[in-house]
Amino acid sequence: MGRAPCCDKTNVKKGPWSSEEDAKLKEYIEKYGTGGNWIALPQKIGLKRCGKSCRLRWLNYLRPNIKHGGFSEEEDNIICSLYISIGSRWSIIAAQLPGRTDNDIKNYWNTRLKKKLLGRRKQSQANRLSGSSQDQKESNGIETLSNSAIERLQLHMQLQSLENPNFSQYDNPPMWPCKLNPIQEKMMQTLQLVNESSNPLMMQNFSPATPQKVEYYAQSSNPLQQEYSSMNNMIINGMENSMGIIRESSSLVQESDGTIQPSMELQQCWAFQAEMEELLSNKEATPLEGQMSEFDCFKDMHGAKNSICWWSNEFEANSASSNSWDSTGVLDHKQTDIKYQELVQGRRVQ
DNA sequence: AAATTTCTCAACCGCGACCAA
DNA sequence: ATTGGTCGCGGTTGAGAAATT
Repeated sequence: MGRAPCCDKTNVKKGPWSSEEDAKLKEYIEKYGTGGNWIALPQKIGLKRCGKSCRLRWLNYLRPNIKHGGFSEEEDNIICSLYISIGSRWSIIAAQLPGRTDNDIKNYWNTRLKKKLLGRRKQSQANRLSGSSQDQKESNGIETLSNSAIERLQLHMQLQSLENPNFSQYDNPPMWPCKLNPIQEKMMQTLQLVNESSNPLMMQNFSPATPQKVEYYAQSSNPLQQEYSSMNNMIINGMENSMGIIRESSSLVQESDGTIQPSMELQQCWAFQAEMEELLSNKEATPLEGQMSEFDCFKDMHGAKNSICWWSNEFEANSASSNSWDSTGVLDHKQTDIKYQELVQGRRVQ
């Protein structure tokens, strides 16, 4: 038994709205408001439309002061910055862009911005994987990283590499996603979204290997195992560093009874730290030689690995070890801003 | 000029959250 | 605590437009 429909599907019109329907809906809402009930609204007006459809039409199109198209560079920056920080939470992103709807921003991101920033992925990936076992990998059906997460990783890495193309991942501890550019920082402060948005994006999708496994792989002569090892370290460090944001920006909050309590963000931070410590201190999972040959854990990483391949290709031309997840130290904000602008404009920094 | 492919974006859909009874 | 109705969100679809062959 499925979910009950919100309206009589057989008796409602679907598809594009006519100007008459628009006029009816607009006139009514401007006069009387929505009445707090979208489902009942179409009947009151005499529209053969689903209440949801009316709501969508009003919010995305008829509502006053709605802007369509013509996104400015500043808006591009904000969207990109927030997407990297919080992912596809379009309503939150839209709230920062007056006159823009979540639907508009979502469409704009999916059809233009994303391509502008990640456009070369397909080609590079194809080059890298031609003749490989990609088909077999995909047939495993294991996709531990969401597309959103991968895109955010790619964007972040792209930015980081622009900032420091000669950086080597092996010599420096990764900062991602702790190190935000100034726009991101501003956004994060303004929105106070730290509690959720800067949670490590891979928490739900990635189970880190034990330190013993990571160490074992690091010593391995198998390049895949080495790669897995370094990726593990990067991701785990990224998770841990991301919690740094929460620590820095979280505060104690005063309850209604006057008592001071740690904020929700801080509590989440502590909980996550506890989880990480438990994972990282799991000594029982020390791998055996036989288990290593199976190398099953690498399957879990292939989504991330593939997404990173294209990226490293992009910058090999400029740097021998540019597939870094990191940047050095504290970045000069002005320089970061300029490079960020260039990135968003789709230009390569030489 | 026609056919085909790609792009855009309005609209739909399903699900989880929320709230009132 | 449960149930039913509604809201709001994010992913997806598909028709029309634009670009390419």
